[in-house]
Parts: sequence; structure tokens; C-alpha cells
Amino acid sequence: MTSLHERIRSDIENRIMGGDLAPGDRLPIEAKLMEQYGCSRMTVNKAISALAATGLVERRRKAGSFVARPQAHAMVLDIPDLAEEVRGRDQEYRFRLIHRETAPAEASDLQPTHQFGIAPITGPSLLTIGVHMADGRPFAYERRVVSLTAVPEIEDAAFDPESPGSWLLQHVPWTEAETNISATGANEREARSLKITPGAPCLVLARRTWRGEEHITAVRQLFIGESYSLDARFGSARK
Amino acid sequence: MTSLHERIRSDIENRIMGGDLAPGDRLPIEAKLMEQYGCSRMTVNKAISALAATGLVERRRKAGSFVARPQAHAMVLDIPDLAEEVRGRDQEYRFRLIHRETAPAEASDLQPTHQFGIAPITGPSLLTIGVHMADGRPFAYERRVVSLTAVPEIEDAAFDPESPGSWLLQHVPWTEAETNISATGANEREARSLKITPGAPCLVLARRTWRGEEHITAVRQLFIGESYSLDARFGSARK
DNA sequence: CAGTGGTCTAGACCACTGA
DNA sequence: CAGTGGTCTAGACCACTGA
Repeated sequence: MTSLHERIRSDIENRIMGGDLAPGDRLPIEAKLMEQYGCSRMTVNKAISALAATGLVERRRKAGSFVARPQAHAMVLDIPDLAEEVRGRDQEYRFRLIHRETAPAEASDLQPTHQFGIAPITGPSLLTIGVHMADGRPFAYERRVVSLTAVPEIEDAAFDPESPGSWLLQHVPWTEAETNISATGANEREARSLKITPGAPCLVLARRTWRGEEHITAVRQLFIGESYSLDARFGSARK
Repeated sequence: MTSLHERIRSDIENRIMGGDLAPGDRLPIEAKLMEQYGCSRMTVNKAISALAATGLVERRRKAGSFVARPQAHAMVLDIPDLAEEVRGRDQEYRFRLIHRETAPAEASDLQPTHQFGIAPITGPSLLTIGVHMADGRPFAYERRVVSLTAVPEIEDAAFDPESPGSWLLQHVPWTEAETNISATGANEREARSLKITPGAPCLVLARRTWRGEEHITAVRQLFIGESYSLDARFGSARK
């Protein structure tokens, strides 16, 4: 049994999706909907507010509620956990550690995401470089810096076959994250580790995570082009 | 003056972000919050429900409300309008049309997003190929198929200097969209149009949009690597 | 089986803003 | 200045689920 506000919400959503209500059209006012569904105003308000929260409807005082003109803005991006994704394809996942170093991390060389216009990790930190592998084949090159101020206990962790990312997710959940997505050619070192040609196109994910105000980690992952991609969605789930 | 439910919401959010409430911790029950804030249950419910909707809090009956363990899943991806973005940098935007063709669009060659495991556009369609330019320099190569069944009036539109994407956004807003992001090397034709070397790394956005059940357009945009990137976010806005 | 959240009511006063 | 949404109250009954 779905709730009444959920039913009102999906009724209106269907009318929009079906083309019955076009972008720019005005929705019935709350009083009208109360009458139609025989319910209180809080209930219709909850239904339409939910539609407004997802961007499908725009509410304006005095004027009414309108079907919004969707923009390409604010799609929902799915960034799956690499180990999970590989295992979901019935392949064997492994992280191979190439380099590990404790450093003050002031050299910008250690900062895998300096393209962000935000402060780098300061203070002592752990640098890890490694390769994500599926069925023994490398598919992503990862360079990561972890703040030892925020996560001192990571110094005792081993990162093979588990990745530092998985370890962090288990031990130090973050509350905020920023990801930058771009494309670049693999440099010589990356190409060697990934067994591809230098300059071969790769997808780059550069991510920083925080716990409150405290910076946890910055990571740059290089995926072999065309063997990896990301998906983003707007609107109701499509089969 | 912010509303009370908004204040309760941000109070709790700050306690989570500040580390006062850690992931897995239990929030005060609604009755407790009603008492603390001297308000009705609907108000605290609205505040905590909002936190639950953004994924920061998880609610369980009988057990209570808990600070969630954030996953890398479901970040919000910002896909800006190209023309707007270029003009925002005080550059001149222009779309240069290279090719235009009306076709039955059954050849998979016309389907710029065949990597999606979903049905291609069927029936008559318009194919456009062009280049997005900033200050006279090309930065993105675009191949697009528009359904003439869904948008017959597009046959009369001109696409230079306005892009078919802008035209569509003005005339036929969509309700659902799917975007796939990958990296690839430019082929010869693309490289020539973008004035780059064949094989140079590029970021690829392949997008399909629908209006309800009806397929509107499929587009594949190739951005010159490192000169373009996308951003995604999770958590509260960071300055 | 008792504690917790899910939902809903029937009001109320107010803030904004477009006609 | 009147119509619309924004917010809030003080209740109520219920569904779920963990102790």
C-alpha cells in the first residue's frame, strides 16, 4: 500500500511524463487537489514539494506551480565501487600496490588533484600508487594521498589485494566529496603499468573527500579509454 | 528569516559535518527534538526527512534515525549548457554546422550512442554534425540524431550559430535523460574538425533524452581532452 | 510488544508577488 | 490587494521491526 501523497505525486509525474502536462503548464492549485483527492492540504503540499525537490516542478507564490523546463544540469552520477563492479561481472578483483611512501606532501607532485581550485592536503600524509586489476588485467591506475592527521591508523594497513579506497570506505566514511572528470593521454609510467601505449586516451577521475572540514584523501584514477565509462541520469529510472 | 525546519535540519547537518555525530550514530528521536526546539512533530519530521532524502541520514522504524555511511554512489553531476558556459567565460560562442541530413536513421552509423543497451531512434530522423566553438576555436565535435516523429518542426530550423541542442531545449524540453561518459581518441574526421592530432585523447558525452516514453534525441559530443572537464559533488556545497 | 517513524487531518497565520 | 504557496500546530492512528 503506497501512501496518498506518494500516489498524488506519481499521478502528476505520469501526467507530465505522458505529455498531458507540458513544461510551462500550470498545475492545479493545492486547494483544487485537496478537493480532487479528498485530503488535507499538508498531503498535497508534500506531494508537490517532492516534485519540486527533484526539479520536475517549479513553485511560485501567488502564481502557482508549473511544470519545469528540465535542464541538463544536476544529473545523478553513479560512481560505483571498483571492486564491487568487477566482482559483479564475475571477474576477480585485485589491487596491486606499486609504490607507498610517507611524506609531508607539500610538493605539488604529491597532489593528484591540483586542478581543483582548493587547498591541497597539508601536513603529513601517505602516498600510494597502484593498479586496479580485473582477472589479472590492469584497467585503472591510481595515485592517492591520504592525510595522516585525519587518518593516522592507515599507516598500519596493507594494500594488496585490497585498495586504499576500500580500506578508507570501511574505516573513515566521508561526508563530502568532489569529483572532476576529464580525459587525457597516459604518460609513460602510467602506460607501462596499464600495459597500453603512451598517449593512449584515458578517462580521469580526480576526487577529494572530506569529513566535515577535515580533508581525508585526494585521489586520481586513470581508466583505460573505451574499456570504462560512467553513467548519469535525470528523471525516473529507465529499464 | 529561515524557517524552523530548515534550522533544525542545518543544526543536525552541522553536527554531522563537524564530527559531533559520526556515521552510525543515532540521532535524537523525534519526541526529543520536539522538546528541544519546542515545536510540533511535523516540523522535526520534515527536517529529518529532508536529511534522509539527501542520503545523509537513514531512518529505521522502531530503531531510530542514524547518520548514514556515505558511498561514492549518486553524486550530483553538473552538465552545463555549452553556449552559456562559454559566454560565462566572456568568450564568443558559435556552433558551426558541418553536415545535415534527413534519413530513416536505421543504420547504426547514425546512432551516436549505440553503446547504450537501449533501443535506437526509429523512424525518420534528422542527423546533424557540427562543431562548438569558443572565440573562433573549436572545442567540441557533435553528432546528433533527432527524431522527426517527435519533433517534426525541427526540419525548418537553422543551426548556425545556434546549436541543435539549444534549439531543442527551447522548443521541446525533455523529461528524462541518460548520459554516458567515456574517453576515446579522436578519429581523422573529428581531429580535422577540432584541429587536433588523430588519436588525441577526448572526453565523450553520449546523451539520450526522452519526453515521457518518446525518444527525442541522441547526441555524442567529443571534447578536446584536458581543455574540458566535468564536476560532480556529494554533500553540502563547498566554497 | 513497545518504541519509533510514516502518514494524515483540519485548521491557522503569514510572506511573497503578480495582476 | 488578493491569490498562492510556506510554514506550523496539536493532535491521531497505524505499520513496522528490533529488543
